[in-house]
Amino acid sequence: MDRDAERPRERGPRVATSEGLEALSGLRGALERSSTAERVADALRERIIDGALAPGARLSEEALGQALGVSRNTLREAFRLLGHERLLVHRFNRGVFVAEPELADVVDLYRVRRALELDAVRRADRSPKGAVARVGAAVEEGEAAAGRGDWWGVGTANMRFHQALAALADSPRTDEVVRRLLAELRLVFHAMAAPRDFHVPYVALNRRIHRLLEEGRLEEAAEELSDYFDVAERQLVEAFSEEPEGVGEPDPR
Amino acid sequence: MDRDAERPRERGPRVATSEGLEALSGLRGALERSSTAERVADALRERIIDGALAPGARLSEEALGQALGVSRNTLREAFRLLGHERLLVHRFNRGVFVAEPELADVVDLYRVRRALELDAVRRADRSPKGAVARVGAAVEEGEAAAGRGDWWGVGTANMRFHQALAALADSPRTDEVVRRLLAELRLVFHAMAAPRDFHVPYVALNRRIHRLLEEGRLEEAAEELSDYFDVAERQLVEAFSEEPEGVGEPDPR
DNA sequence: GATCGGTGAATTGTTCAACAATCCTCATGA
DNA sequence: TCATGAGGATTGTTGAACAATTCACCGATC
Repeated sequence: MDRDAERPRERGPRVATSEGLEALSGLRGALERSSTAERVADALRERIIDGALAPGARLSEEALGQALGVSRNTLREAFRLLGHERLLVHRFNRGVFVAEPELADVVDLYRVRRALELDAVRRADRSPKGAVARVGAAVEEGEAAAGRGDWWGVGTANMRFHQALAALADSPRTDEVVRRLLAELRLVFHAMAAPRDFHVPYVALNRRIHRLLEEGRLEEAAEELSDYFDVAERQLVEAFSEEPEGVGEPDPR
Repeated sequence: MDRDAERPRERGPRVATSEGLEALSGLRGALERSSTAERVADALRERIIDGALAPGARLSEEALGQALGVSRNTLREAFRLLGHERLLVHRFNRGVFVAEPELADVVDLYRVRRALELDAVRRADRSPKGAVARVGAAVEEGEAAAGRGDWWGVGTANMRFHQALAALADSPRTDEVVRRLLAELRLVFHAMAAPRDFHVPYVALNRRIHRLLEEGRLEEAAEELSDYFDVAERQLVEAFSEEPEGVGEPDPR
């Protein structure tokens, strides 16, 4: 075989990059054409996260492919994308299903989040500029949503809050891992009874943590966050224990 | 407390599950036939990790597919799999390449590892039985490899050591994340000059950490590990900085 | 009546061939 | 030297096909 594979040619054509052009680099993401598989994955992710596709539901390749107007092969690529995010589980020869987090998953989710987010908060003094401000923005978003009684919006803002906390670590990999954990957590919320009462109380807590961050009292912020996790996890575990879960899942056949 | 393990709906046939059957559940993984894509991914992963496929190498769909005797579609599935592990990078309309970690990746890698592994060590008192022993096994494996001058084996044992440390957290997600980080780190080693001198000194350090773990002196173990990270990271960063290897690395667009 | 076993439809796993879209190389011309 | 196309090579995506597997249904048996 080709052991010694060809490396991409170095020293490519070096275009005259005036510094002004650098400003455009931000647009790159927008211009970047995405593959159909990715767009399909985006669409499905949305449906899963907002609950249109319930946990445990099976996603038929043929039916979905026809509905979305893509081929089975492309759809499979999208499935794999979401499988990696743990939103779908792929069972060999059996198909893909929307993931059904169980109690053990909830506990595990919080274990990893605790490690990563606490570490991020503790090193917030070395965070890039604007990172703490973004935490504040998420707090305000949550307060606004709570003000107009939009509890789903509160949940979304809450996610953004924690994503912003993770971003304090200034680490792309931390960002990615936490994003995945939070998406999974959304799935957990669908399995519990009263998401309204779950999200809302944390608005005030978020505000407190942000204030501590702004004042540079990182250790206190970390402790506050740790308590936060304790409470939230316990609440989720309770909700999961009493909940008989998955009642009346009609299998469409 | 044992929820439905894998079947979404199971109402009717309740087999008399004697407790003895539970013991078999461990075998399930072994029986599970893997898809061709997964096997292809395994083969490629091996070649990447042991260096047969150098960082930056481009993997042609047609050529590789023919060489491995699988269709392009299946090969693409395997590419996706390895892309998620960050061993391959997929550039739209351009193909897949073996990842080329840069300095920033090294730093990021260590940042996440530090957070997760330190957290795991600190909660080692709540680890499942045998977890600390597995750390010890990795230490001995490293010592044996060092004894016979097998520095690549030392590197492998080192990976296993850190994987075992992460396992102290008793968290499947931590395991998975760390496994991915370590695989990526292997790639980094290929880009540096003298891996021999890099791995060997840590054998003694691993032994010290394991001893502290056994004695339950977790905080000291964590501190030792933290120093470990400091040294290793600095060494890697240096190796990356002086290394002329990456010169003329054209920024991928 | 419940369990076991087989039959057949439905679904997934995998391959193949084809075409469109895109990128890369290279020759050409100013 | 630099820009410009044209052509070839490679990837993105589709649709169809077939093998392999699962699942639901239906008797046969005790």
